[in-house]
Amino acid sequence: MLYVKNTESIRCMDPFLPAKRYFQEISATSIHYLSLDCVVFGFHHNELKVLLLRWKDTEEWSLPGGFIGKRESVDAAAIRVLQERTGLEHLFLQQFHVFGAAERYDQDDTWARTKLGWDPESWSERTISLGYYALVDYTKVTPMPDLLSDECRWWAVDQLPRLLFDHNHIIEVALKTLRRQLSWQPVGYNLLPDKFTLPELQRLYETILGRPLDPRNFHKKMMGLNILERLEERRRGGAYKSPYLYRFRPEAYEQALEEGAMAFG
Amino acid sequence: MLYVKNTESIRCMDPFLPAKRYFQEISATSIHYLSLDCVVFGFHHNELKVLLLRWKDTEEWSLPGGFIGKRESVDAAAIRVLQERTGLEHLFLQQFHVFGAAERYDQDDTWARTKLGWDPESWSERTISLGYYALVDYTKVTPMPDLLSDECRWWAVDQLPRLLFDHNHIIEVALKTLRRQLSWQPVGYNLLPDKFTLPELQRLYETILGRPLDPRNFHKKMMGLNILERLEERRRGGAYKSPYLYRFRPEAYEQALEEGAMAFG
DNA sequence: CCAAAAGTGTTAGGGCTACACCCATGT
DNA sequence: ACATGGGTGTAGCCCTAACACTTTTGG
Repeated sequence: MLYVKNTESIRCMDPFLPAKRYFQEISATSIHYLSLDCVVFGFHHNELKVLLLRWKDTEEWSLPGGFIGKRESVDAAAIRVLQERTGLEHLFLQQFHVFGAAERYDQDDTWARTKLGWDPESWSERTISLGYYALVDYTKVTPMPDLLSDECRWWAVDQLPRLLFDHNHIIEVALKTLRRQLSWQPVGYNLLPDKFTLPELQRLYETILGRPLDPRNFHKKMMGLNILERLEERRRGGAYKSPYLYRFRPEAYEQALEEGAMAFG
Repeated sequence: MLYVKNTESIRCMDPFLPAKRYFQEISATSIHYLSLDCVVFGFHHNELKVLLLRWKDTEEWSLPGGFIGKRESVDAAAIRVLQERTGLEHLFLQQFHVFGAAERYDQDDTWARTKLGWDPESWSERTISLGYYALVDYTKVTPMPDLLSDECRWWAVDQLPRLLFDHNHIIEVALKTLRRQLSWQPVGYNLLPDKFTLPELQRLYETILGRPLDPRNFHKKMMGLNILERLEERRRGGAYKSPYLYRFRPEAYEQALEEGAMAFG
């Protein structure tokens, strides 16, 4: 993290000192009232997952997030935050909503702030949050906790714990957005590894859409779009018949998205 | 406007005083770094239009906008701003993008700020803008300038002047969003008066999509959706054959949107 | 009576849906 | 051998796109 250089020396004294110190630093260097919350989607074992952080010395989970430097572009801030959490160089990032209700943090806020050592003196009373979602290749991510958290790990979207603040709601909105954008955003391209099988791609679509698709129709449709290249290689090692591996053809993929051709009725 | 009570007494002294005073007041009562910019779409004479403001004593035009009170919900601020500009009670409002590049205002900024009497002492160096678009019934709007502008009026989207800041770009993004959302947002419902003719609705779709539609297919499709009610009444007075008037059936309309049924290939 | 716009039906083709069986592989 | 998931073709239907003439009205 950019703003606090020496964590160890701080940590020994007051369990809340890192947080207090952190927010003081942020106040000085970042934009007030505004924060980023990032919903990082990954796909693994046929499940859609999101990255969550566990706050230091608690069992409380929340979305990875951060703040925007006073002279930093908003997108750059989101990229910076996610690079720190995931270790990825490039990532697909999309702003999807501004959460700006005045009462946004009022409800469980006193509770949360006390719990997390949030000092009202050093922080503003309300926060407007810019919601970003990211699509990442699960296999390439190294989840890393930040200064305020002990743990960073994946959770299946349909088995989330109760999160701090309105973060459950933020994830819901991100999911809805993802569903709607499936036909014109490079969802498959960013969520899957370079090589993948057709059933994996189908599972991905099914998971996001929340309903089963017919494998024959799926095959026909995907192949008809000419965006997939079938490799000689097959995925070995799993039990049963080994499926072919495929790879996206980036140019054709882009074009199909332009035309909105990847819609599923 | 909320922040300055007595404009007249201020205006006589320094041509830039109202602006300076305005920004000082805003600094005290509103959230720094953040602003709202609203693209208000209306439809009239078969043209899609947007509301623009002309800054006091200049020929410079920009989008209506405003700031968010420190304890005000973001949506509420946008509604407040647009009620002041349009006189409408209810309006359909949708946030569509955050414009947050650090260099957003850097280019023509010195120029613009000097021109508009923007005092760097009393205002922060950069602004992140929340983009909202609104869909309004042109016939019900009374355009009203704000404290900093002399004039508020409609401009056809395809004949816009060069606007201040990045407002031309903001309108472009709003239009793209509108196009994409045509199939699941109540666009026709909000842009047209209660009663309208089928050709008017078709013109609206054609304008937003930027291409002509076949009248027979349009008729068939709209009628097939069961969202329109044909009235006995016809529009008289125009030359030539008088068209029937129609009205939306709100429940059916909502449902068609849910199903994304209003897409045009 | 003429000019301009409104209103309307049919047909052909493509894409979507529904549906069932054999194949390959590891245990 | 068997259990499990992978891979594939066909037929009906609906939706879409293409296409032209008649009616109404005001001038």
